[in-house]
Amino acid sequence: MSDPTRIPMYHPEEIEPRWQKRWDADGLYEADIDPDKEKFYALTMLPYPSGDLHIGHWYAMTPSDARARFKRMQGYNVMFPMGFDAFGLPAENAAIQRSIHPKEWTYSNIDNMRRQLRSMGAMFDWRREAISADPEYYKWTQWFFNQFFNNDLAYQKEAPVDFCPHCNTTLAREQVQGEDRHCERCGTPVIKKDLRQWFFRITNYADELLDFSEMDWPDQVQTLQTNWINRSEGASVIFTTEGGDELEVFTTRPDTLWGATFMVLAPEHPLVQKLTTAEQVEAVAEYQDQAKRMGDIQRESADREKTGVFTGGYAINPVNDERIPIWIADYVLMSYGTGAIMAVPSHDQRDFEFARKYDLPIIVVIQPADIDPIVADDMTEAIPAKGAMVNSGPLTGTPGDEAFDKAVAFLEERGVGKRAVNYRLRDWLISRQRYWGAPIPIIHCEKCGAVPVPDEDLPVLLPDDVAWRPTGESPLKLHPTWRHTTCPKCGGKAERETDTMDTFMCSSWYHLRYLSPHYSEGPFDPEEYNYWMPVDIYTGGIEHATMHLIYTRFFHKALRDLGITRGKEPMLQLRNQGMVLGEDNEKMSKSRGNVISPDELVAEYGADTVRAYLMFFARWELGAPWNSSGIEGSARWLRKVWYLFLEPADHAGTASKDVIKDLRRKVHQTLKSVTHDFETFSFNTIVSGLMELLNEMTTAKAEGAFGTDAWQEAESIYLRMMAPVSPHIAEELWMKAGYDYSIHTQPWPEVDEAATKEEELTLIVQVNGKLRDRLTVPVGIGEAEAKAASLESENVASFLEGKTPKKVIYVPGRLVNIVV
RNA sequence: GGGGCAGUGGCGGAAUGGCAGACGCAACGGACUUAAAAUCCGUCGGUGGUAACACCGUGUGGGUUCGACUCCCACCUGCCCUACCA
Repeated sequence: MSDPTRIPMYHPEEIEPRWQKRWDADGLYEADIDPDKEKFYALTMLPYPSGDLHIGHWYAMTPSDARARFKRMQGYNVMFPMGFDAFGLPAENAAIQRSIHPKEWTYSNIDNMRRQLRSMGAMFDWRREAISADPEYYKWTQWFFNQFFNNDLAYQKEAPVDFCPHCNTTLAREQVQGEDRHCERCGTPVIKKDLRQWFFRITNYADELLDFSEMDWPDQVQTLQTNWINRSEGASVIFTTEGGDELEVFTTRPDTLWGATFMVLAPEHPLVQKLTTAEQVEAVAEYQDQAKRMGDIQRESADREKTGVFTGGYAINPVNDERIPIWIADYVLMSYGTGAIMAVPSHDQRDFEFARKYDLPIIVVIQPADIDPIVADDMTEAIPAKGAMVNSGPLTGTPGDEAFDKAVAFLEERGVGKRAVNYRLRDWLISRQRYWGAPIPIIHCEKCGAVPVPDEDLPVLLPDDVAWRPTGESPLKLHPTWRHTTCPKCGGKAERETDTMDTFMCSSWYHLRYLSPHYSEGPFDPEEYNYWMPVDIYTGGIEHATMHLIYTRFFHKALRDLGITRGKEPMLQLRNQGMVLGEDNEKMSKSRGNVISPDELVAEYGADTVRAYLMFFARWELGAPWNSSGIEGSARWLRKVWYLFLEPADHAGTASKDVIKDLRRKVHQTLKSVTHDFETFSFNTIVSGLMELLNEMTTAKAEGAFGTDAWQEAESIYLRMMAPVSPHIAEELWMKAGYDYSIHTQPWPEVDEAATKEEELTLIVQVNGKLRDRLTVPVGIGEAEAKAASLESENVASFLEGKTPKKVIYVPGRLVNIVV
C-alpha cells in the first residue's frame, strides 16, 4: 500500500520533538485568567521525584491530559498544571543509600522527570510548576502551620505514637498499614513510642468529612474514607470506682448496661495504679510489662486468646448500683474510645471469651424474639443481636427497637451518661524526626513555651550542612548552631523545633500553589483563586483514599473556617485509574525485573503510540497487565492513519452517493460516541471507535471517497477527535492538510444528527426470546408491519410449529419477540 | 470478623434490559518477497454437521421479565481496604 518514494514515512522521533518545541515556544498551553471563558481546572496527582517517570505515571497522566485537551477544544479555559512533591522519606532514604545530599538527588531527579514529562507531549502549563521543597513553597507550608497553631488546630501532645524503626521517625496513623502494621514507605513493622509530637485536629472535621453530598467522587473512595473515619453512635457512661474516681466508658450498646458484670481497662490506663490493690500489684505490674513488650502487632490480632489480670479494684454500675470487678486486658486499647470498657459477656463475643476464661459472671439482658430463651450457663457464644430487654430493672420489657433510646434516656435522667459519638479517626500526627522536610516553624522558650516563628521571619530555612543520616533524633537537632535562637516573644534564649513536617502537609495544598507559584504576598494570589478554584477534575491513584485525599479535604475545610479558602470541597470530581502490572501479572518492581520503561517505549514507538496504547489497552479505572506485543496494534493504527490521509488514492472523487452517505454516517456516529466517551472517562472505547472509523474510511477511500467534500469533512473531524489522544501526529497531519495552526486550539467538531440516522435497520426476530431471524427493514417501519413481516419469516414458521402466538412484543427499531 | 471491587474466547476488552464476544493482541491459512520485516486478504467461543444449520455458552444456583453479561437474592473464587473499634 505505501510507497515511500511518493510520500514521507511516519517518523514520530522527528515529528514529536519538533511540535513540542513549537508548542512550547508559542505558549500554546499557557492558561491565564479569562473572564469571558468558562474555566476548567484539571488536576492530576503530582509525582514524587523518585528518579524516573514510570509507566504508571504515564497511565495516570495520559488520559487526564487527553481529557483536559478535549475540554479545551470544547471551549473551556483549561488549566492543567504539574509539579513535584519533593520532600519526604523516600528521597532521603535513597539519598542515604547513594551518599548524595537529598537536595541534590531530588533536584537532579526533577530535571530528569521534567524532561520525561515533556516527552509525553502533555499540555502542562510549566509556568505554573510548583516544587514543595523550594523555600518559596515551604514558606507557605510553614505559614499554614502557623495559621493552624494560632487557631487551635495544631497542638503538641505526649502520646504513644507509631514509630518506624527503619525510617527512624514517627508516622501518622494513616501511614501505618496492613495486618502487620507496617510503615507505608519502607514496609517495616512499626513500634509504639511515647513521644511529644505535633498533631492537627482533623477529628474536629470528622462529621463534615463524612459528607460527600456535593462531590462526584467514586463510591469506593467515599466508602474507604467513611470506614476510615468509622463513626459509631452510642453512649458515654460514667462508672465510679470504689475509690471515688470517675471511669468513663464508650459503648454502642447502652441497652446492655444491666448485663455489665465487670470492667476492663487498657493496661496503660492512667487509673490502673490507683485501682490496684496490694495483693494484685505484682501480677498487674507483670502484665503491664508484658503488654508493653509485645507491641501492637501481637496485641491486636483478634484470634489470640484473651488474657488479663484482676486489679483488685471495683466499680459501681450506675444503672443498678451493682459492684463489679475491674480487670486489665490487652484487648482493650488505650488508643480507642476512653481506653476502658464495660464488659457485657452475654452480648459481646470478646467479653464472653474473657468471662469464660476467668470465670466471671454472665447475665443475659437481651432476648431477641427469634431465639429460644437464652440461658447464661448454656451459652457457647455471645448473642450480639438486638432484642427485648430482660433482667434490666425498670427497663425490663422494653422492645428491641426502643431499647437504645430508652437506655440513653435513663442514663441522661440519672446524670450518669449521655448520647455520644465516637470515631476511629485520630488526630493527624505531622512531626517527623527526619531532615528532608519543611521545618516546623516553632521556637521553644522556657518562659513562653511553644512560640510560632513570626510570619515575617518565614521561611525557617532548612540548612544544607547537616548530617542527614537518620538516628531517631531529628538531624536538625545535631546541627551545631541551627537550633539555637532567641524567643520572638521575650527575646530570651530559646531553641527551634527540630522536627520537620509530614510531606502530606505539603501535598495538601499544592493545587493552591499552582495558581500562582511565585506569588509572595500569600500562599496564592486571591485573584487566581477566585477564577480557577475549585478543582473541576482530579485524577490519581486510589491508594491515597485514606491519606492524601482525606488530608487535603481537611486542609481545605480548616482553611475555609479561617477565611482563607471558600466552599465545601477543594475537588469537585475525582476519578481513579487502576494499576499497570508487569507482563507476568505481578506488580512492577525492579527486583522482579518486570518494569516497563516509558523512555524506551517512546524511543521505539514514539509518544503518540504509547499514549494511544495506554488509553486503549485496559479499562482505565481497572488497569491490566502490560502486553508488549499489544502496543504494536496502536503503532499500526497510527501508521495506517498516516497513510490514509497522506497517500493519494486511485479513483479519487468517484464515490457513489451511497458511499458518501455511509461515510458521513459513520463519521458522525463515531463523533457522537467519542464525545460521550470523553465525558465518561471511557478512554479505551475512544481509541477503538477511532480504529473502527479508520477501517471504514479505508474502504470508502478504495471506493473513491478520497478527495470529496465528505472526505475532507471526515479528515477534519478525524484529526480533531484523535488530537487529544495523539497530539503530535494529529498536528502534523492537520498542518499537512493545510488547516490553520494549531489543531489543539480548534473547536471540537459538532455532530450532524441528521447524518447519523440510518435508513434501514436490522430487525431482530425472536421466538420465546431466542434469536430466530434478522430482517432488514426501513427505519420508519410501523408496528403492524414489523409484526407481520416477522410472522411471515420462514425461520419463524419452523419454530412456531403451527402454534398460534400467544403474544407478540414489538420494541420499536429493535425487535419483535413472538411468544408461544 | 467487617467493607469494597472484580469474574465474558488463548489474552486485553466491547455490549441505554433486546444480534454476546465490537476494537485490538496472539495464533493459523494465503498473497507479495530470493528471503525476512512491513503490508494486504481470510479464519478464529465450544460441540455436532461436508454444508445449510442446530444445540450449548458471560464464575455457580435461584428469582424478576416476553427477553438477563446487564436487575434482585444466596453462594464460590480472586484482588484491595480494614480489623479485639467496645
